[in-house]
Amino acid sequence: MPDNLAVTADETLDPGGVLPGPLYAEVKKRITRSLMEGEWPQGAAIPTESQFARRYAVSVGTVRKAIGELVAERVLVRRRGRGTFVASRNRDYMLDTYFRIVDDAGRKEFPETRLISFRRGKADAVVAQRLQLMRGAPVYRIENLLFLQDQSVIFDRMVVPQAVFPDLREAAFRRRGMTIFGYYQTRFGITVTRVEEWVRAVNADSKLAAALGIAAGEAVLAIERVAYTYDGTPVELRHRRVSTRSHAYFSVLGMKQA
Amino acid sequence: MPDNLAVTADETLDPGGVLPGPLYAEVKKRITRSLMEGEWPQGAAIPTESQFARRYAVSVGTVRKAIGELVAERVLVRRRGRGTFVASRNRDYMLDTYFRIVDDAGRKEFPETRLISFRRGKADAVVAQRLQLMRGAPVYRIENLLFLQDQSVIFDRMVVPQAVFPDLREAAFRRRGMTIFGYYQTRFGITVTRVEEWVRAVNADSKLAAALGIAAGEAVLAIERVAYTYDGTPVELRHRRVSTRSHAYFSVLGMKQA
DNA sequence: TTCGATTTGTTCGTATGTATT
DNA sequence: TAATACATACGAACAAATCGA
Repeated sequence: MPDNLAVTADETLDPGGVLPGPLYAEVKKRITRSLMEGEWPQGAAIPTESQFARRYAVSVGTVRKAIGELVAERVLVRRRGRGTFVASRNRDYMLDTYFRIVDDAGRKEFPETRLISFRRGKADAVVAQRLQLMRGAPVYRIENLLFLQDQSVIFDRMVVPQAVFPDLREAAFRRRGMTIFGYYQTRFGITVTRVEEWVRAVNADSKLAAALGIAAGEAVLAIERVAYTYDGTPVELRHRRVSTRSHAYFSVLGMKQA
Repeated sequence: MPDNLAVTADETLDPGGVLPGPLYAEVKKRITRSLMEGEWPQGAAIPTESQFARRYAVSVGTVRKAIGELVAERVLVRRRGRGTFVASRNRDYMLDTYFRIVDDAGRKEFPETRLISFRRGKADAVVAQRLQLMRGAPVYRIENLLFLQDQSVIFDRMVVPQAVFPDLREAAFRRRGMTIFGYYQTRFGITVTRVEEWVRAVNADSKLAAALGIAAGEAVLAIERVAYTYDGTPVELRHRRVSTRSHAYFSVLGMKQA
């Protein structure tokens, strides 16, 4: 292993220097920075704890504390006897983390997507505010219809900045063969780490009703959702409409388990 | 300090004996059990880490790991230089943890409650299933109207088992002067630790529309929510209707912070 | 199949720092 | 100031899982 290469630049942490916080926090920051710079790809092993300890000239326990927090944040995954890995944002993970629509029995299922429209546009006032852009900034506007159990349940209108996703193409987007967030990651190096959702109820207009196979005026969920990357930059705005005839938005509050 | 009293019964953990898991997990279980048995009241300090270490005959590090998990689960709170305390389920905590309705600016506010009705009843099929009761089991049915900024926004229909809350009285309930979950805690020793919510959209009927000051047929959120105690027993079922004319159900997915 | 090397997981003990009383 | 209590950091030893020779 080319461990020597990693230390050509001296990354030793100087305990004499003044640090803004504890040592392990600094180690965590450095590992995070390497993660964002793509030093290790998704799913790959990062250096061992003792390698990090040598690299930063700290004890293994300090490295463990730093890595432990990143594991708690689900950025890394530890496997005893094998190593520590960059958490792979796979389908199941995405479904688990960023998708809250379940059927009436509580089952969650991966939705099928049908692209309805894909075009360029400019940010209006609302979009600009939500995505922290200037009004009129170039964006892509994408409409998707999502199916669960061969039934159209969700209608999505997405807006993403062209600056964040340069040269996004309809054809490539259409046959991405993975989740949209996964595509952001592999094609643009954009990792979504956080999503905020505002859920409201609205009456379906006739166009939406037709798309979802319900009656006009029927109540549907209106979810406005903003996705952020690791450093807090908003990268996607999504207006989502959900028929809750046989599905629901499911959420757990408080402790995850006993 | 009567530390000697705490060791009259030998709680030493035998490292030679076979444990189902790591030592710190056993320590965590014992602390949790003491917590549930009310050995230390809400807000009170629990023994220091070194006292626990002596009590269970383990190292301080092992105690720290056990307590650390309980802190992560927000059961305990650590204060440097002072001690570790039983998390007090106060108003702010409850608002933070179990209330997801915000106004359109994203502000969260403590709701005012108006009791609409309070009566005894029996569990129907749905209630029995959700609360894991026998059909016909005695329950209390309570209706509440909740106000935000002097505006009626939420209509609640609650169902709780009489077996869990024996001799619950309308008058006492009405002038509880605290959150409902807080009342469960102080009056019945029932700590809610987890809530599951199913959010759907429905059209308001005329009675609900009148209560919330909206038009009949207008879309509102329909939240079905079950509250569980530490050991997973369901203790409350709540059917909630929310007007989203100027409010929303807000939720964050993924990482909490960078 | 066995064995050894590697890596994380657990536990211990100690020392020092920082906040509170 | 002194004592107390949690926070951080270090180092060491062994356990358990994994993988490849």
